[in-house]
Amino acid sequence: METPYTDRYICIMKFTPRSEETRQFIIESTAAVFNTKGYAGTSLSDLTEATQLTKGSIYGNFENKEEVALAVFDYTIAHRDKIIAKAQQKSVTNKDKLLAYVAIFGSEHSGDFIKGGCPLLNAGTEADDTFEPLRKKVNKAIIDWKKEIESILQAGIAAKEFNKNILPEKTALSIMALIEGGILLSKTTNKPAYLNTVLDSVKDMIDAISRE
Amino acid sequence: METPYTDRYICIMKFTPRSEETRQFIIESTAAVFNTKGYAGTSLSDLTEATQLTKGSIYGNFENKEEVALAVFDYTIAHRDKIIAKAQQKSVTNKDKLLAYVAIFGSEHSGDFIKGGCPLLNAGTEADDTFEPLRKKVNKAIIDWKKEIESILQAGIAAKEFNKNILPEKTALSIMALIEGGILLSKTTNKPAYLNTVLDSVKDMIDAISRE
DNA sequence: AATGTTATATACCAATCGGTATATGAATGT
DNA sequence: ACATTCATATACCGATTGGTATATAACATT
Repeated sequence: METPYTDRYICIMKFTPRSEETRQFIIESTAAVFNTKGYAGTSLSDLTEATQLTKGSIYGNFENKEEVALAVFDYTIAHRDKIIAKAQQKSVTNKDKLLAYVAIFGSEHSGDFIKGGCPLLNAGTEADDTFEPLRKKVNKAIIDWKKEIESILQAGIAAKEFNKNILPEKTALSIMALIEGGILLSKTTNKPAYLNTVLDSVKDMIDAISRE
Repeated sequence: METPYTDRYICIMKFTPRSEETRQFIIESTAAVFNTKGYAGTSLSDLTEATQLTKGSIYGNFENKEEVALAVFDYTIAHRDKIIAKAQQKSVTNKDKLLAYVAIFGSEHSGDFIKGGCPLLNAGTEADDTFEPLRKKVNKAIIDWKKEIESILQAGIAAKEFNKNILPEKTALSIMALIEGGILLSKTTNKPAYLNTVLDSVKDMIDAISRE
């Protein structure tokens, strides 16, 4: 006699333990810690302090510190994606979609993101030589972002918003570099204005590729 | 009866111990470690391993790990400054001086720098929230670099190499952001070509401000 | 109400952390 | 040749690291 459950259903049961909320709680309450102190700089006691849980509770939901860090990075990127999507859904033209980046990353919106600055910058610089699984995740996030900008540029070319001679990859990479570099300069000098100045160059770049 | 030594001479003796070479040796042999693993990620045993010296020897020349890290950062920046100065001394025009940056930071010259990538990027991202003395040093290095580029731009305006309407601060910050952002993108994706593409945008920017 | 299950907490572990007190050995001055 | 100075090495320290085995308590099932 067959069971009424499909394999798939059983699978879902198996991976939906009651502690799923706790897992999420741990991720959300430690995201800011990892993003400010970095992976190496964040200790287990930082995690117990931030969550007010015990080590046993954390290790009941994660295999080790590394798994927490990786899950936290996913969460931080998802959070970032939401902010971007929300800002862009108001945009009608492709140019507006690009300009949404300028608006989002401006210093006055810094409070919207997880504390500690851009996770691409933070995790990227730390992971590139020392934490390959995280580096791979950052790599994917960067490639995804690049593709998204390139899509906007190509759609804009098709819609005759942008000059057809522009190079989408080069433009996308340059916009991304300006934003990330601008964040670095403003954070380390404690001068939010520096980021806004660099973002103004991004705006110039967007204007320059727009058909006149 | 007076001693034949002046106060100044005595002072020099006092601060020129035999171990000055060892101190320098420690700095030079641990620079790459700090630049790749970061401050939090570098342990005392990393330092003894890199130097093949003992803990006692290191602590005989530095007060603590922090002092080693700060001295290493100074050394790394000095090394960077030398590379830049050397590349620029061949330049005759101010435009060439700016283009020297494009050449230096190109992927084919990455071997010239201390291993681990740009110290401004590495130390900057780690220090901004957790290591104020280092953050101050990174801050100074960034401000100095900014001033240097601004000087070149202003000299170029005076020499009628650059358009007189350009904004030196904005241009300097944007060039710096492109370079640092480009390094981040290429390092985390393992695609050196990304940096070269972004550097090409720097070149475009330099061409754009040049008088035609 | 009793039982089995599962999530969290407690208590403990070896290893490593940054750092120091002391011993040793090499060069220097007399 | 001897004493002194000074740099490096040895040996040790308490605290903290990441991690685990076990106990406990909450929940669900019957």
